[in-house]
Amino acid sequence: MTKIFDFISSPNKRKLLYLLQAHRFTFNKDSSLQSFVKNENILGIITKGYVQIIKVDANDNRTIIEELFEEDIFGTNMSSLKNKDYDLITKEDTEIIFIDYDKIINNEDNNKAFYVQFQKNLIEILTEKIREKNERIEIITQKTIRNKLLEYFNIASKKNNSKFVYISSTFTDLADYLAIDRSAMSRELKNLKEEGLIEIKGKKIILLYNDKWI
Amino acid sequence: MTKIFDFISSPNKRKLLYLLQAHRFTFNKDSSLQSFVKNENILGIITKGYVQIIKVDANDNRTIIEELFEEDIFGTNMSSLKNKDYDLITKEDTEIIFIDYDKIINNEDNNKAFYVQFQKNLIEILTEKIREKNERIEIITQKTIRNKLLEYFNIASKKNNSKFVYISSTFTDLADYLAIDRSAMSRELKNLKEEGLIEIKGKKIILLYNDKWI
DNA sequence: AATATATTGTTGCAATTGCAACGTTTTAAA
DNA sequence: TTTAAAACGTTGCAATTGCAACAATATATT
Repeated sequence: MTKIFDFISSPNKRKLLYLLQAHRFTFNKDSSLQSFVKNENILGIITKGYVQIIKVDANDNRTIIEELFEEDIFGTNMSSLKNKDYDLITKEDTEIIFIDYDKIINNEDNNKAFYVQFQKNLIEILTEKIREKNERIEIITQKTIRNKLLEYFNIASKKNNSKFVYISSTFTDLADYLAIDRSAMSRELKNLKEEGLIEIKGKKIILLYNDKWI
Repeated sequence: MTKIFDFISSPNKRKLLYLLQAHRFTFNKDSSLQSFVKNENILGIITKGYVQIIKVDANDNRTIIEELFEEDIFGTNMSSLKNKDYDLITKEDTEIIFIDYDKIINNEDNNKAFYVQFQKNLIEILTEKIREKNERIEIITQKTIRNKLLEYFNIASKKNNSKFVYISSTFTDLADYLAIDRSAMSRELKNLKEEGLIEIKGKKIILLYNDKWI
């Protein structure tokens, strides 16, 4: 997975951040960054911590749009963050570098090798983000909870080339990701277990239905 | 909306395409490009025509992942097109320029101004694609058909700053986009009409519930 | 270690939804 | 212009789902 500063040396990284007039900020856990990024057109780079981009709809339902860990990036542009329905919430103490998006696009000093490298890394990361979002769309366009789960399992097992699927956080979060009711998901997982298609050991799910792994 | 050759003159465009060893191909309507792009790592630029990226699942359900018109781009990288479940289908006679993705990322001649401009355009387009995908995710994460429709209407009306929402293709395609059954959508649209929330005139939907427009 | 908080499993029930099957209308092709 | 194909509207019905509520674990905090 490409990171935003890959192939850029520490001295060049400093020069780059100076060139782009980057600013570093720190936030306590459970802070909202909405007022901070509102009306701005910025690229953020998480240097430490964990942040969620969420959407709160009229009924107060919160959808996790994206999760951001160390070295992840986000853009007010790409996440509709200028919209008031969106918010950035730090789930841990977090450090973020902010860069004015226009500085990236319209930099005059753009012939520097590290600047070109930065743009390349950005392209790679954006491409990867699109791939991830396509993946989620594939999954949640499935019509039944069962098919959503199976699609999710298939993608995850292909990724790791294994019949084991590990739930990275909680089943509650998984239900969120799949855009289904948690209890209904729990019920369907039980069905899949009873039909002998899967086995669940804590956060590890074992796929028993795929010929490839039997 | 940024296009891939924005701010690049025709002569420079020619130079750029030569530099990137681009190849132009033409395809008849209703062709599958799967075998063509399989195992490749390419960026495609539609110069003429209309193409759909679709996914066919185990039950033969087809999901439209993306629609591509003139000057749109696609990448085997970002669309999991290397996966056999995905396909590119031309819906009209189509002309496509193919560029080896690695040539874009690892070009040695990368200090040329038009090359930098190309990368900037690419970043803008990718950013826009992410925004679009986030939008669709917001919509289809809604739990009921009614809420999916209303969310779709809200986003569309905000975009055009108007109480009119125009269905660009067909209601069948809209149901696809929203990942719901067409007849069930039809039923819910009828309910919305009967409750006086909307009015439908052909492909034009009039929103009657939003204070902003009344 | 004790307490508070979050996660998980479960289930009844009402509401929503997909599906299938029509006939009708519109659009495209021959 | 005639014919074929696609899109649309409708509805009964069975299946799926969300919701609410609760107890039981597990995790985090003091």
